Amino acid sequence: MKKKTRVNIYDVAEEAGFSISTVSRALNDDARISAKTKVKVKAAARRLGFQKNAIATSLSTNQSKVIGVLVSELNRGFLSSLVHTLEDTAFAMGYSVIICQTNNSHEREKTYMDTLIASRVAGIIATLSLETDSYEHFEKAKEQGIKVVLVDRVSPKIKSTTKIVIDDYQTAFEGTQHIIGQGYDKIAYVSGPTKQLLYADRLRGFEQALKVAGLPLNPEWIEYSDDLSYEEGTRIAKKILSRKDKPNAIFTANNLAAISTIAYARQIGIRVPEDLGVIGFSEEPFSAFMQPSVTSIRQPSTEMGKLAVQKLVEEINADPGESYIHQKIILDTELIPRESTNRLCKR
Amino acid sequence: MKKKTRVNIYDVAEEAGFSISTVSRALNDDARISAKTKVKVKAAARRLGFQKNAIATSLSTNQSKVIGVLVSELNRGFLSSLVHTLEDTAFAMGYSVIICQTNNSHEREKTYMDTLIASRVAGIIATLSLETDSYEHFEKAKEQGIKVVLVDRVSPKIKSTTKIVIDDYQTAFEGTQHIIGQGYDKIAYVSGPTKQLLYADRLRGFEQALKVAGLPLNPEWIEYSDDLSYEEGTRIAKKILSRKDKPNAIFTANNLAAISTIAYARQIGIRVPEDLGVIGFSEEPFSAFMQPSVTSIRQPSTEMGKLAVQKLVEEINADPGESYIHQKIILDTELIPRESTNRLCKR
DNA sequence: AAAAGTTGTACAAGCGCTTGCATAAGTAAA
DNA sequence: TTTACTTATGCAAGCGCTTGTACAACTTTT
Repeated sequence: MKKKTRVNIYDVAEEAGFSISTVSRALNDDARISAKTKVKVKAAARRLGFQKNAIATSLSTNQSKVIGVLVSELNRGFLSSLVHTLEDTAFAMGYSVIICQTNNSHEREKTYMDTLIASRVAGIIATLSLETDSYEHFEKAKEQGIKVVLVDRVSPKIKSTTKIVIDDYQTAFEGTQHIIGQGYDKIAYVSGPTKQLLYADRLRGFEQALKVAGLPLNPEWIEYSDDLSYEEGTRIAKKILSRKDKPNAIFTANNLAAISTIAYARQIGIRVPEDLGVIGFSEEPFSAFMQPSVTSIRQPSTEMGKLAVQKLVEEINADPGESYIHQKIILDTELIPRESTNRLCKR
Repeated sequence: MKKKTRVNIYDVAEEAGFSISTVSRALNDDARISAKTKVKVKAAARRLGFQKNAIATSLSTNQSKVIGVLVSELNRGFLSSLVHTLEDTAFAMGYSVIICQTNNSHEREKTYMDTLIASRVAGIIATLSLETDSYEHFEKAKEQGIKVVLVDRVSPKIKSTTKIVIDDYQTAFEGTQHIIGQGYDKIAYVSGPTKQLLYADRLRGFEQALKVAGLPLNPEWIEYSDDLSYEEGTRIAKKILSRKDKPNAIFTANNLAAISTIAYARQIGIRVPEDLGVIGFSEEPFSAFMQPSVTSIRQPSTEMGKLAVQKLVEEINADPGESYIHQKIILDTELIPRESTNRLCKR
């Protein structure tokens, strides 16, 4: 039958001359075990190279020190930075992190949810995939006692869950005000798909800022893209900039599109920021390194990541007796003015 | 005492009217169970919403479907792309991935190794941290029967381990030849710390290419940096470009330094690529988007990631009877010529 | 019809740890 | 010295699953 491969507490117990329960308690620093015994047990464990089997502990205690992270893709600036922080914070709090990339597939999101439930993770931190429009799998996890925290891409349909977001409306509003403040008055907007709450909010914020400033809202200057890729950015910039009535600034709902917009503009001889101001949502690592550098809006990925883990662990450790209060936390964004909208004070 | 929280195979057994062993075998599609029984058992499981406890399985079988990934940091282009692929491939092969960022700390690498051993992962894919100079923790993992695959940053001191790398010497050699081919003849080099094998190899390749081409190797044109950050790149560019005898091309051992070199050069009125050619190692997502776009060397992160997982799983599933043959796999890199070295054919 | 195979299913031990409870040893109070 | 507490340790059950082996109930062979 099975053979035990590694050193276990039975071996330690024998080596130390105590029972396994004493060994277990000693290793877990249980108050009932005397200091002397603990020293002996730990010495024996060290001598034997004992390494506690986390699996067995997990089975026995019915809980694990693992957090599942559901995220669409890792190789995007914001998300990789978010996951970086998630992992770092989790490590500091004694948790490991299982990464699950959904590739924006609802199906895969559900599959992963099952895996995570089967692995009995302590909690899940998730950014909804673009496709996701039903949420039973989240209910399922919660029924199984797995705590969930939602970050960035959330849905009001998932109830009783901590959510950590930015105020997309307000942020877009302020971004627009920044451009206006730089003296641009004919502003175009490149949006993502508005069925995603987040893009709809951003667009609303943009429109509201124009209205408040008394600027015209030209429907021709609002364009939509499904993926806001570099190529899409170029395509849309071409479209917008070939109109008779050209805008003198463009606000794009992500940063990649901003970059391709700038590249295209310069290519056809439009100077940035002199003739055209460009601002993008979502800071990317390269935003600062471009020529000109790109004004953009930093989403606080570090703060979001930290908070997500902290809140999750807080809920995991919450007294099951009293009901935990779920918060929706809205974090501040930061506008980073750079050259691409710097029309006023030349350097 | 403990209370069982979720549906287990006992419940399923009762519901289906079989013993738990039959249920277990039925759910695992064991050949000894009749088709009829399987159908009944699976139906019962579905009715009850049964979800197998992976922890218990793991304890029982002494193996898990989890791969640990040790990596210095997630928010770097190459690594985030590598991890992206690792996760994707692992998922396709039925494995989950635990991410462990070492932040280039040897200490943390060791801590994580212990965690991974305690979690009884099936295997580990690792990129050595910059600091790492002793390797007992890898031996420890292997003693515990955990398979290891090393990627990119490897060490000859770790024996009997599959390694997946690029040929740094050859790649630097070819990169240098590219610059020479573009008509640059006074070439400087910005190296990382040469105690890292990889940086030493790159430097050798560079030097060899100069020698072969009969070009001078000016020691003043070789500079070293510990971290090759953006700021370091600027500092070194400043140093190199302020010499009386200026080079007309610079090869940097990563891409970030290349970008800051270009930025600095342009700032002081040196035209790229006309007056100065710049080429960088390690493609970053922004390399293509810069003005001018940056010639660089793509490390095949996707291929490396795929291979790493495949080889690891292959070894995990290898017959323990016969000895597994560890390979060192060297993958081709790809030089991506862009504007920053395009001195010959102007567009 | 008896012997020898085939199935198909159940029993029970085991994976390595935690933990409620019992018990033994040590100490303070009566 | 006995009783009443503490304090320290051990016993054994249990977490949910896998799996070697035993054993029925059928088939097939001779």
